Amino acid sequence: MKKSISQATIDRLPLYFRTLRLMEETEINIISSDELGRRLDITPEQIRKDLTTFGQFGKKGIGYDVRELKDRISNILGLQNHWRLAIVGVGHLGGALANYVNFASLGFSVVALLDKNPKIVGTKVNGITVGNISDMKEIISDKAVDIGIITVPATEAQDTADALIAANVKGIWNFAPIKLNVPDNIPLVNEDLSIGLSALSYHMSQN
Amino acid sequence: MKKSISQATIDRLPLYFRTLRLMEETEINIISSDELGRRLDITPEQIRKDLTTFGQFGKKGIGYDVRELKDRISNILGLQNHWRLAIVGVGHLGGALANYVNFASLGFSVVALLDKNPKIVGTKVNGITVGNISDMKEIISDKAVDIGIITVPATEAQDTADALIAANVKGIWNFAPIKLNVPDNIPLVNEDLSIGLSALSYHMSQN
DNA sequence: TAGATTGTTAATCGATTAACAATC
DNA sequence: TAGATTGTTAATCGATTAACAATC
Repeated sequence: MKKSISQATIDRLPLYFRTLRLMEETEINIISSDELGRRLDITPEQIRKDLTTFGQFGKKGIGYDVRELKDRISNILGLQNHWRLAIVGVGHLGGALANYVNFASLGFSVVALLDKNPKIVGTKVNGITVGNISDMKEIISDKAVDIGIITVPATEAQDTADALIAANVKGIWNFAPIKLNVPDNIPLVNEDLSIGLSALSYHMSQN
Repeated sequence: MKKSISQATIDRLPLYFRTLRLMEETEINIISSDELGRRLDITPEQIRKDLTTFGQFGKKGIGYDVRELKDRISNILGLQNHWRLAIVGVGHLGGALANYVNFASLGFSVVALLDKNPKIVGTKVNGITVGNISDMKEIISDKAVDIGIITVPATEAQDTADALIAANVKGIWNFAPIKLNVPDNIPLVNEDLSIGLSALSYHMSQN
């Protein structure tokens, strides 16, 4: 069995990717773990350790080729798959995500929007017509959706997850503040905004 | 020196809080670490360990009083401070956060919105008139803002953070995908959506 | 009392940091 | 060559899990 890679490492890769892309734009060609670490407040040892989990990308005495490393990380993260997203729940947050420009620059595209509210179904958000949740299976299939984004109220989140899985999405990004039960083979990432805000409150209270 | 409490523990407290509040609503009065763990997919040992970091809240052989534990966690997280929030950058995401109902239920209130775009300044979002960023210092002071939420583009995020700190906010919640430099005494929480989505892409690619 | 469940210490596991040989 | 910097092994640190005495 292949040794599993820590979530901490995986979560740092997007930071490396982001920084490398910025460097590429400013025409920096070579970067050392030291300089990359300085920019991100991560130790160079940590960066080298993270990278060698996936291979040997650097040159001793020189550093890393910015473009090459960026492309390698992009591939490790699977960004070259150009995953297709469906947003379920076109409220304020869902609508904001439908307009979120950074997705495209990471290779994701929002291809479907779904809601159950008849006042929202049929309207256009960022050029996409909102479909009815009751037509989910057909829409997910027609639009070849890979990832379902859940931005419905917590009370409806589990049903939404079940429906998305029945419609054959390959992964779920959940913004509802509730623990979802999904099969082991469906990757699930929770984006619970109340955790970050509560942690901030905690640290502010310590001062 | 007091032994510092791990971020992992702090990040689990909001989950406990959320679940306890749900239980309180359904009139469950007593909960064991076993049952709480079952609902959240966290081991009961982990929960007991987390809680005893802050005190002894349970009764041996019985469990925890739901309401009492909920209130204790609320206090540990500092939610009783009823922090006042200002959102800087009223684009899609900032606007969505201005309308985010879950803040209120955690004791936070959005009291100010700021933007630099003259087309947005002066408009009302969720009943709050958007102020001009150039008046930040005065607005933050007048509205007694505690927390600055950064939803401006990455290129403007550091300047925004500097201005918020100069205006005496006590903490920063940053949604811009960039590493911010802030003084040690200003708690900063980053909410980088591209990390979660990239991690999801990674796990989907492994299948 | 017997059964249940906490609080806490000890053991394990995993992640980060330090050190350094290899080498460009 | 000398200086710089990677890749990797060893040491340390910290978090989770296991075990169990205390006690309701």
